[in-house]
Amino acid sequence: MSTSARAAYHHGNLRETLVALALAMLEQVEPEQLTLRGLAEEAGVSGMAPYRHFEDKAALLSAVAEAGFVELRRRLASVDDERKPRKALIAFAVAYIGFACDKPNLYRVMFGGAPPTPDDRLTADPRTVFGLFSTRLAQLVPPRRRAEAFLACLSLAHGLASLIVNGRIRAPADEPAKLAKRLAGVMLRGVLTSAVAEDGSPRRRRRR
Amino acid sequence: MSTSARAAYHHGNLRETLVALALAMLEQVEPEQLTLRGLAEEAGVSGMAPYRHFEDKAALLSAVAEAGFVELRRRLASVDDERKPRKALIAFAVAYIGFACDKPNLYRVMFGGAPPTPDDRLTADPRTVFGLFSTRLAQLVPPRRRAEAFLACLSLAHGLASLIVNGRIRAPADEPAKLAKRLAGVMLRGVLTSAVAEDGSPRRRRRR
DNA sequence: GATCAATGTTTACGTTCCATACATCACGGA
DNA sequence: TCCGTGATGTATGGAACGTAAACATTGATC
Repeated sequence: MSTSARAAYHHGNLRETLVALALAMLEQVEPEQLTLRGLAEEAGVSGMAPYRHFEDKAALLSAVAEAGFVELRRRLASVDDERKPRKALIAFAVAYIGFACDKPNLYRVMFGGAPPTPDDRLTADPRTVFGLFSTRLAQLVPPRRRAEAFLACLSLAHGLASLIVNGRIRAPADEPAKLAKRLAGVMLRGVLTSAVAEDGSPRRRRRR
Repeated sequence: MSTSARAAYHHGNLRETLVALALAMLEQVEPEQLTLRGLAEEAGVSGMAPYRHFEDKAALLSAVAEAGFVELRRRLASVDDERKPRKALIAFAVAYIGFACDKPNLYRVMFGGAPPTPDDRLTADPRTVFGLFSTRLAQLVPPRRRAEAFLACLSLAHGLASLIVNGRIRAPADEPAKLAKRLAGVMLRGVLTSAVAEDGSPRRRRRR
């Protein structure tokens, strides 16, 4: 109905359209009730058409997840302008939880199911979402502690997001940002104290 | 084929059998490919029989999840014998991650999907899994900080478990327990430092 | 022994994923 | 100019699944 499509038998670029439609639909429906047929119909195309572009449903969801990671990374990058790494990390946490709360269904697609490729796990590769994160952490934490600090922050962020998104804890009503900020603060104190104590027992407490 | 069943038209207690079968199957298959029909067949019963005991598939999964929480609580309770709360909390973390690693599919059933009842969220109620947790935390953390400490620990534990269970991080090869212990240590340092510093900035670091 | 509620069966329908065979278009070389 | 070739979308249909409705079977109770 638009510029290039005369009596378009061929859709143009169905692949991108399907991913975009899926992203749009996830604003309102849960991942489970996202169907290939539904997407195809929405795109004004036959029910089997998507299979020209995606091996199966999982492949489409995988592409959707990838788009989600791009968006998430964009959000994190946009708050990476703080000079102090500690503030940047807290801003990351707020943005991360904000993303999950804004797009809970997309977040579930991103972290549910099997990973896109078996060995494509989360890493500290700076090009990835978590690389941003990791780079900032490296400015605060000595090398020996980086791996554990990375995992701890990652787990906290994902855990909180996941609990909220899956309705396991009451969404903090008005302010998930406030909650993210407080928990990130607690975590960072742990990470930094760990860096200071440098090893083993955290700091001789009391007695016994 | 056993004692009470002659030519059993009636199964006996199909409900429990179905839950037990689901638990057993989850040792090997993923939650998505768990079907009511499959369970019914496995129980030697017609495909519609489960509907006498469960409203729908979600209801059965909900019962399975409940059984999972009972088991998880049992595991946590069994390591609650440390005198020192700090050690108990670390033991909880290890047991928690151990459970998730032992039964990844069950863990996903427990925390995936929608919560059993809309307002049956995770709480610090001592009868629940997380109540054990919460009770120990209360021995270390002043009242004003308890809610945030609880959420922080919960998020960390669930986040780590979830990342491992969903294949997002390389299962720490041989020793998830070691990882759990280290991350729990980091978290507790944060929580305790928070309790000590009592507010705001953690502890003047270095400079700048 | 007859009645009844609980439990399991049968049949059937709609939805979904997907395999296969076919139609239509875009484009480049003879 | 015309045709072949590959990319893309369509049509048809099967299999698995969830679930609704009507029916059969059983054991307990009066």
